[in-house]
Amino acid sequence: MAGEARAEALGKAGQLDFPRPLTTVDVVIFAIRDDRLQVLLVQRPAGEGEPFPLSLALPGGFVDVAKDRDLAACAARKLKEKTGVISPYLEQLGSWGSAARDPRGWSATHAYFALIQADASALTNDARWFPIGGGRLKEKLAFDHGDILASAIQRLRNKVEYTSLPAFLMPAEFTLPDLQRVYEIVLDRSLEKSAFRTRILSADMIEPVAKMRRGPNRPAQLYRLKKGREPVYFVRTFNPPV
Amino acid sequence: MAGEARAEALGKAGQLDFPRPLTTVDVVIFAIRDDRLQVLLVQRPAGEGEPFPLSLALPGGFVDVAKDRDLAACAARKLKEKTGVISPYLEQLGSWGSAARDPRGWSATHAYFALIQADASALTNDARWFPIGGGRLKEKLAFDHGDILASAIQRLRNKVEYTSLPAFLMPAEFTLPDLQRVYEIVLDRSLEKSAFRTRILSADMIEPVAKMRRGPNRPAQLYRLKKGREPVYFVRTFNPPV
DNA sequence: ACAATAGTGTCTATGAGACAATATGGT
DNA sequence: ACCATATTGTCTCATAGACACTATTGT
Repeated sequence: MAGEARAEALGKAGQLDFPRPLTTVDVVIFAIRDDRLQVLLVQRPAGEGEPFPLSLALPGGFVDVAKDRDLAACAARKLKEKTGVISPYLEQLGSWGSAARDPRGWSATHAYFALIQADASALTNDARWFPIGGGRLKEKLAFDHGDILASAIQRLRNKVEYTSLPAFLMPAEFTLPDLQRVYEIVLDRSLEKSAFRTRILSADMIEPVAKMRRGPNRPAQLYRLKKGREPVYFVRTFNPPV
Repeated sequence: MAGEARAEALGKAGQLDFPRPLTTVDVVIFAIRDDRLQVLLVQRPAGEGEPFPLSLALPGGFVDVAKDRDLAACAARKLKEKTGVISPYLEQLGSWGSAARDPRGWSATHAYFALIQADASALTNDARWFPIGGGRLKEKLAFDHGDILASAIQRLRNKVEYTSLPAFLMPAEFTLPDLQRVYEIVLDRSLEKSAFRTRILSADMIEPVAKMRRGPNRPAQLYRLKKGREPVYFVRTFNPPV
C-alpha cells in the first residue's frame, strides 16, 4: 500500500484526494433445481444513467462503508437480501477490476460464490433462477459478469472433483444416490457408484439418521451432514474419463 | 452491481457521489534464496499521516486509474517496479477489505502472488528478501499483510502438492534433484526420489538440454521448462507422511 | 414373481512410498 | 578403488474404474 502511489498521482504526500475506483461486491449463487445446476440472476434497473439497463446481472452492488464491516459481510448481506439465506457456503472467488468493465468509470468488484439449498430460500421479486446447461449460461450478462460466472462454474466443477462441496447444495437429509446425482449434475458426467460410496463414506463427513427413503424399490439410507461445516478435501480427484 | 446500493446510500438515483473505499493492490513475491523460501518486503514511509511508519509491508499501493488498465496490470507494474521482473508467474490470491484494516478509512486490497527467480531480479533500494522459516515469517507486518502473507504461503504449499508451480522458481536450466530440492523447501518435508521423478517426467513439462551438471559425483541431466508456461495439475497430491 | 433401485464384492489399473540396486563422474 | 550423488528397478499399498452380484422394497 501506498504513499508512493499518492506521490505518483499528486506529487503531494499525506493526502488521499486522488480518484478512487468504484468498489462493488457480486455474488454467484448456485443451487440445484429440477435436477439442474442453476444460478440466481437479477435484472438491472432502467433508470437514467444506469449501465446495461434491464440486462441480467449477478446480484451485488456497491460496498456500503457505513453498513458493511468487511467484504465477506457485504457478500453475506447481498445474499440474504436476495434469498433470505443466512449461513450458506460462501467462498471468495476473486476480483475483477479495470477501467473498461463499467461505463461509469474504473471499477473493481469482489466476487463471491455461494452454495445454497434452493428450497430453503425465499427470493425477492427481482431475482430468478437460470439453468446452466452444458457448463454455460445461455443468457448474456451485464458488465463482465459472464466472465465471472464462467470462472465460478469452472472453480465449482474443479473443486467438486476433490472436495465435498456438493454437500452444501443438499437438503438437511439425503441419500447417497441423491448426493451422487448432484455430483453428476455439477460435473456433467456419470460417476461410478461403488467408488463414489467408498469415497464419501470413508470421508467421515456424513452420518446416517434413523430413517429410510421409501419408494417403489429398495429403501435408501438417509444421511445428514456432520456438524463441522468445513468441506472435506480428498487426496485424489475423480479420474476424468479417457 | 448497483443502483440499488446507490439508493440505499443516498436516496438519489443516477449519482455516484457516495463514499468510496480506498483501492489498493499488494503483491506477495516469492523466490528461493540460500535454499530457503523468501518473500520480498518493503519498509513503509515515515511521512506525516502515514499509517504504520517504518513497518515492513508487502510491496503494493493504490490503483492508479490513469496508469493501470486493470488489476493484473497494476500488480505486474508493482512487481516490475520493485524487482525488474517482467513476465513471472502471477496469480490472484484474493482480496481483503474492511473498515478497520487501514486507519485512513474503509479500504480493500487485491492481493496477488508471484513466483520469480531471485537471481534474475534487480531489487530497488527499499526492497529486501526475508526468509520464511517453518512456514511463518518472524517479522510483524503492517496492516493485515501478515494475514495475506500467511494465506499466500498456505496457497503456495497447498498447490505445490499437486502442481508444477515450483518450476517457476527455477533458473532456466536445472536438474531433477534441483527441482526436488525446491519442492522440499516449500513443503518443508522430504519427498521420495523415484516417485518424484516419475511424476515430473510423465507430466511432459520439462525437456532435457544437451548438457550435464558436473560435480564430484555422477553428472546430472539438465532440463528446461517446455514452452507452455501454464502449470501442470496432477491428479493426486503427494501423500502427506503419516 | 418382477421391476427398480440400493448396496456390496471382485478384479484390474495407476501411481505413490519404501528401499534396494546400479551407474557414472571426480578424486 | 572409493565416495557421492544420479538414476533405475522391485515390491507393496491405497484407491479409482469396470462390472457383476446380492438385497429389499412396492406392485
